[in-house]
Amino acid sequence: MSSIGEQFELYSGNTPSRMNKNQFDGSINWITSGELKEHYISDTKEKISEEAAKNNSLKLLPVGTFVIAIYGLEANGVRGTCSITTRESTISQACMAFTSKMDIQNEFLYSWYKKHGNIIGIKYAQGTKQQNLSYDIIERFNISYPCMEEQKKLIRFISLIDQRIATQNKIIEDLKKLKSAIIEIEYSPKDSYHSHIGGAIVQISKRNKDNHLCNVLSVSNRQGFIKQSEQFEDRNVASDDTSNYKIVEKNDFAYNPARINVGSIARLTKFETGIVSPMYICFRTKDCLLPEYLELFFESRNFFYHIQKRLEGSVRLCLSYEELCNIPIVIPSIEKQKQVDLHLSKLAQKIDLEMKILQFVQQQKTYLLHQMFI
DNA sequence: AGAACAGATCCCAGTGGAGG
DNA sequence: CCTCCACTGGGATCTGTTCT
Repeated sequence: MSSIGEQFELYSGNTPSRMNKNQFDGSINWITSGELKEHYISDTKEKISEEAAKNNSLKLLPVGTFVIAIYGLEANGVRGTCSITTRESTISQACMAFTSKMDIQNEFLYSWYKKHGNIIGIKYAQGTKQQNLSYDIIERFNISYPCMEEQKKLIRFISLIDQRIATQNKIIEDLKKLKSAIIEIEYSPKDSYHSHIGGAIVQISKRNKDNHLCNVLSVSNRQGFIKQSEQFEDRNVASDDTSNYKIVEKNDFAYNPARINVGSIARLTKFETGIVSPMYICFRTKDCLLPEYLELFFESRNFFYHIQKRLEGSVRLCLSYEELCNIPIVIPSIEKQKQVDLHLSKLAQKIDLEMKILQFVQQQKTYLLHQMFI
């Protein structure tokens, strides 16, 4: 165990006067505390001139310097934030930079601070309103650390997990690209099977006459059909009398004609039945068209192109049922539709699975940080 | 200087009434 | 029964002010 002051050179920066505008007209990185969000920081929002650095005796910190935020630590998003530089930089007075003098690597300190920074901000920062840390406070902290060899292993291990997380993100991104590419191919206009949506769907407007259903649903742009009670928690937006609400069943579609966008036509899958506000346009497919197949069509660029064309020029972005019916669609045989759906739903399942793996790896990293640093 | 704070404004997902 | 239109509460975001 050793103290921070013994192990590290501490340094806090400065802000060149903004009265002199050309001090901020330069190419030297100048880090403010708000930019310390990611593990590594390479570029800064503001840059200063060489003259400004000289006038304010701002040190140019080398690559690999560990920097933390020391002002305004009463805020959740500021407390515990830190980064490591990947380019030479100067810093403002709201930042504190650490340079190793002896036995502790900056990357090791980074992981140590990731674990303890939050508590340090709460327990040790001073000030009545704005909670700040200072040189005197920071230099007295004790840090437990293993030998250099072991530090390197720990750092290597954590960076492997970070790489794994980055790879996982890439896998998910690629699978999503693949899915939309397949949709583009399957749903692009073809000379054969020329048909219109109107020929394969029927509008439904059965009402909740005697108020016997109470599963009030909304159609959200992002999440599709959702329970209204969950969306608005303690607020009841539905009218007291829902007898005019439309009844929808599983596999029915609904959309708000005034809020048309890609993904805003939803298919009911989570519930067997429910009711929606009378302003929604609801419809279901005829036997010749699979609901799953139509749902994927609504994700295609081809469909997007058609609604854009219909919305062009009008002040209100409104898609009536008639206009929807006029949109051309390729409708192959039911067998072929089933194939397309099977293919794409397998892919969707795969994406779900990869997302779960990502979550798991992230949890693993949090857990390890907690276990490894004293 | 820059964070918190406060107020203004926009956006979203709705309501309800008028009128065709 | 459908469309249009004015309106709404709450959250997100933008903008200007206050505070340390």
